[in-house]
Amino acid sequence: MARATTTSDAFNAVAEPRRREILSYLAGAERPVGEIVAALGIEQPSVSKHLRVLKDVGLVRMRCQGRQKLYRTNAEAIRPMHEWAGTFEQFWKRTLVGVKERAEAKVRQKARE
Amino acid sequence: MARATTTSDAFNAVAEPRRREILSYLAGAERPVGEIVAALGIEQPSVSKHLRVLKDVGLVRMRCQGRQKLYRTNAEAIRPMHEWAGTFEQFWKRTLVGVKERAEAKVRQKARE
DNA sequence: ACATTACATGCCTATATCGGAATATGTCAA
DNA sequence: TTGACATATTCCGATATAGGCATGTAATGT
Repeated sequence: MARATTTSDAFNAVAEPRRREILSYLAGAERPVGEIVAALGIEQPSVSKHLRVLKDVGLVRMRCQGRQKLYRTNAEAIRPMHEWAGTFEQFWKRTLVGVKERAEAKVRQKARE
Repeated sequence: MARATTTSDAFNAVAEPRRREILSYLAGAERPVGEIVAALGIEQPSVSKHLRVLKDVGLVRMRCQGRQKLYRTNAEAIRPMHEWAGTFEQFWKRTLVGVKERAEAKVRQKARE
């Protein structure tokens, strides 16, 4: 078998660095394809393909305006990923607390010497 | 050109559903490979390969104990992804606020009719 | 030393890209 | 209608998987 399709879910779509750039660029602001091409310095066909993938998984929304197509990031679709990563927050926080505690114990140890 | 390697960064490594399962399973608890195989019902060679990818990008840590190898999720490595997704939080919150406001405006509109 | 246990790795195949170049589609303007 | 402009799609080649199977390797027990 081969790798999962990029259109299977947001996690796969976002694995591509260029697509993350596009998402950031389109966050909070609607923009035509041409501007994305100019701003990010990516070939136009390439941008169109990335936008297609992003649209298929719902990470961007599109609206036609004359001969332009305005894209914008659909932040809502990023939320599940944020939440998934967030389930690990307790563990990295715990680790940091552990590090801090061990450091402090070391200081106390030194003081006793 | 082909797709980016899964070993290039955490985003690519996490794009694989099985690997996300493994990460969740190994969060907060060290476990030998055999237990992962049994718990998740994945072929042993497959688990080993996924663990290799996860280890290469620092998403898991490994420790030898006799003939067993104990793996555990390194939550710290998931943090950057949480933060990246978090940069969009303001936008989905804004959207929700907008939805709420529009809904309320509609209610007021109805009341005036 | 030998068998067993616990993993890791190598090989193979089918497939899903990603980028580049060329081309197709769709919209507006004169 | 013809042409220009804005995007999308197709075809191509190179490559990176993911899974299945067989095998290699390291540590332990007898």
